[in-house]
Amino acid sequence: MENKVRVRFAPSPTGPLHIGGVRTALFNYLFARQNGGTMILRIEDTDSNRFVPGAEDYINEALQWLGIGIDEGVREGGNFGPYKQSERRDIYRKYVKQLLDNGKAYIAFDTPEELDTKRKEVANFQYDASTRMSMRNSLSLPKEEVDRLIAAGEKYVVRILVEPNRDVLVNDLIRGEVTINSSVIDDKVLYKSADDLPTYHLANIVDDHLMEVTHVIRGEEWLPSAPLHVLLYEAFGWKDTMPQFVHLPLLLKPDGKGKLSKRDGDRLGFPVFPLEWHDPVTGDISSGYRERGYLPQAVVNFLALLGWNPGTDQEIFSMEELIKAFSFEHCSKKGAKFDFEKGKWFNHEYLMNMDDAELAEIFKPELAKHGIDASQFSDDYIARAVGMIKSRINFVGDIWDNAKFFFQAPTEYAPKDIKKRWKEDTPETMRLLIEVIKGIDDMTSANAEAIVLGWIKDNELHLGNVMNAFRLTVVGECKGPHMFDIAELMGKDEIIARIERGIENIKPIVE
RNA sequence: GGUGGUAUCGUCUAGUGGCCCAGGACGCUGGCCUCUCACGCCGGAAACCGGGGUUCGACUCCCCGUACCACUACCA
Repeated sequence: MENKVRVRFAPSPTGPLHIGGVRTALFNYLFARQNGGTMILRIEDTDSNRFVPGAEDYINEALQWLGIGIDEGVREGGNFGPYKQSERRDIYRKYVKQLLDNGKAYIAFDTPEELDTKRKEVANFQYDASTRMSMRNSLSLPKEEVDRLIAAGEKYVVRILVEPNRDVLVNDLIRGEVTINSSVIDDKVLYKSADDLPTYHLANIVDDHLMEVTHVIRGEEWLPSAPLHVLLYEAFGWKDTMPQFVHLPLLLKPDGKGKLSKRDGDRLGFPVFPLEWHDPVTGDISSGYRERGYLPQAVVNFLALLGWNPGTDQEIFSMEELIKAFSFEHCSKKGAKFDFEKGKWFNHEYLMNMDDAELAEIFKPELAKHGIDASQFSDDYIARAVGMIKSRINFVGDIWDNAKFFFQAPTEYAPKDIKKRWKEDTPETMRLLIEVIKGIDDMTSANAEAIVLGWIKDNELHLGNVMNAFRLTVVGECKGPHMFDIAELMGKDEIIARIERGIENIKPIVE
């Protein structure tokens, strides 16, 4: 099909995929799916110095966890491969030669050291039309000298030849037209001598062209180099098939200024990576959303609303709904400060709306972590237990703290609650309560409640004191679900046993 | 320093000249519900960066200023 949407997410395997990168991937994915297009995952490993083992696997695993599907890529294959730039050397060489032959680029012999000193000597030094003739390159040097240097094995780079004083127009789908004068664009290195690979700029344009990418959706940090990319499309004669540009606003630090970085997560106590990452070099461990107990749907939903809005009051979106509702018109131009509190709320919402049985399955490993053999309890028991506490948690990891009493009798009782609810005469009341409960045949919540509350009323006891003392013996503290729902689930024998233990172990606190 | 981008409650944002003495959500907060903690429900505080224009009328358009962000590598 002609004009079929093709987008790519093109991360560098230089470490764990950053949450901002995840957002970029997500928007690419949403746009692709919405238009029945293709989502490409291209690995941009043209910086051999920064390559990190494991990073590529991490990217794949993270996207998979989040449900961001890839149609073409290193793993998925496709008709436009290879999808890893380090495997495309020959392709890039061919196109660099084309540029050189057309006079759109030239070779330069200046070493990194020479450039460094130049930058120190000259304020605002820029390798461009105004300076290139004073540098060592194929434009400034006689041809014989150039040939001699090459023959002598001198290292050189290829630079784009930027014509000065021309307005370069970039059309961006969320920012409109951006114009930049070519005089402020430098003769960027297209091909590096250091590792015999192209730079991002060249590889990016060649690959997007060859892979027939229709929309380049990337972070705002690329906006300044977009004009250079336009110039490159022109130099290759590909202007008419140039993709649409879309520069997404950045994810910023929650406090202070600047874009969200790895350090912010450590500093503020929240993950900036989707998955936990073990750095192979330093051995450092960075926390991930998955390991923190986030649901992938919640992370996706939260990220989608950072920099995009539906134009309505709806906030909870499934992936399918996002695909339907997404649009660049409703993308913000402004960087979004990362609000971890809102992220927690999203997770809370998803947890609360999750099916009890499904949540129970996620919770089972947590039980094991705390030394509980889940097989002692029926699936139904665990499901009903988590169902009762899910409205009061934000993370899967919070379930244990709130639900442990369902799986083990309390060994400690909250002093604050003892002080308030456990008086000298409480043990006697509890003994009477045991007798009342023993007499109940049907422990169904409503029935048991009617009987116990009736007994409290008939004997003119204090409802709050009795119920909270009761709760203290069963739960260990004065919080949690409805008492008679707990009683129904745990059963008469267990409840009575716990009250007895409470009578035995809880001593009034007097000051 | 240069270039580009951006500018509405603390935060994410709605708003595309009159519907806005600015709406929603998170967070904060008062109350209700209630055996407790949550959930839920009802309420509250909280914003159009500043200055000039344009216009009958500007949060919305233009200019200037300011602030913030990004880029300014043989990194992506």
